Amino acid sequence: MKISQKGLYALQAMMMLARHYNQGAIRIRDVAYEEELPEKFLELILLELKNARMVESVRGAKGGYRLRRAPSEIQLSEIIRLIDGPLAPFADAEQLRSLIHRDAQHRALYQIFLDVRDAAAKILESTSLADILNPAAARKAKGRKKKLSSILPMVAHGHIPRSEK
Amino acid sequence: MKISQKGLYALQAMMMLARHYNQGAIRIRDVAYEEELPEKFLELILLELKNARMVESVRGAKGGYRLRRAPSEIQLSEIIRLIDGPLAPFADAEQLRSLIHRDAQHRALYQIFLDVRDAAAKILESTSLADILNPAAARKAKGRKKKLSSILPMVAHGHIPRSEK
DNA sequence: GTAATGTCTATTGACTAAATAGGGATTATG
DNA sequence: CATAATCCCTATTTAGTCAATAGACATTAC
Repeated sequence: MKISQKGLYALQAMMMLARHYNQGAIRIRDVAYEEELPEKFLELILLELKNARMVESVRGAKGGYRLRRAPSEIQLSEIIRLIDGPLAPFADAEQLRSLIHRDAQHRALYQIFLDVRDAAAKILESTSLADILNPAAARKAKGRKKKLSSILPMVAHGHIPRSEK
Repeated sequence: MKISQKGLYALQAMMMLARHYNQGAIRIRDVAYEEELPEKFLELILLELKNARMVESVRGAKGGYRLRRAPSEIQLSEIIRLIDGPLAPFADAEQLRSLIHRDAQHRALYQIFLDVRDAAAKILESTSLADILNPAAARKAKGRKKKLSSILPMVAHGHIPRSEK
């Protein structure tokens, strides 16, 4: 799975709407301004999120967008699947399972792809918008145990990240 | 990270060369035939793998390609990074770490991306070509404990995989 | 009625992915 | 040394995708 620029914009927009949850409808322009996103492009993205019933719109003057569910009930996986497709690094989970059955020669390879997908799904399906809102609120995702890396405080450290390609 | 068709071809070609390890140089044509890959396209891929020093070539008549290291010493992550870039779903690990430092607003989101990358890296860096060769040989990857899903025997089961988008 | 908003379709330009083409360089072999 | 077999390298093609923009239309608050 690759998250495109558009996918990132969608996640940012949803985070913004989550921050302003229960403040009524938010105008496209305000989302674009606060998240520094191209307004017309964002328009298309919100339309797509609306058709997927993750947000709802209010038309006309004083119109805008709001989340259809509470931030804690919207998983990152939903948004990513909508905009960027399946979480698997190749094909999708169903096709991979089929290939694992049919293609003896490459079975083990496809199984690795599926393992990678499952690892990504485990993280993205257990993380909600509420989980990534500022300021660092306690994680509320169901079934999330250990795996604290995401909420460790950011300490200033002299760590030089090694380059990855 | 998204694995392209080209990336899959590269993995297949490397698996084929691993199967024929220590059988001398294998012709492009034979790799293409055995793995059913487009020959001219495969040629470009093998050239790239050669420049990355993962395989070596023998030129002229009786020429061909062979692995430069034993199959157990070539990780899937190497091949994927070469052909398809960083393992992270967005940007690369170094950029993500930088964003986590600089962008307080989206810190938690980027941390999730990094978690996903780390999960993929853990799998792909600990799996070698030897690990996915047929027929199901015991895994030899260093540091690989538990996580047996990839080597469980394929039993015929009536399981209907749920669709993922 | 008018201004403010979301809705929808089309279009653009740049880039990438997948594949093909073809001549050049190198080497084994008779 | 001639020839065939093979890898080497650059260019080209075709189709598709990504990111963004444009503009007319529909709906609603006031």
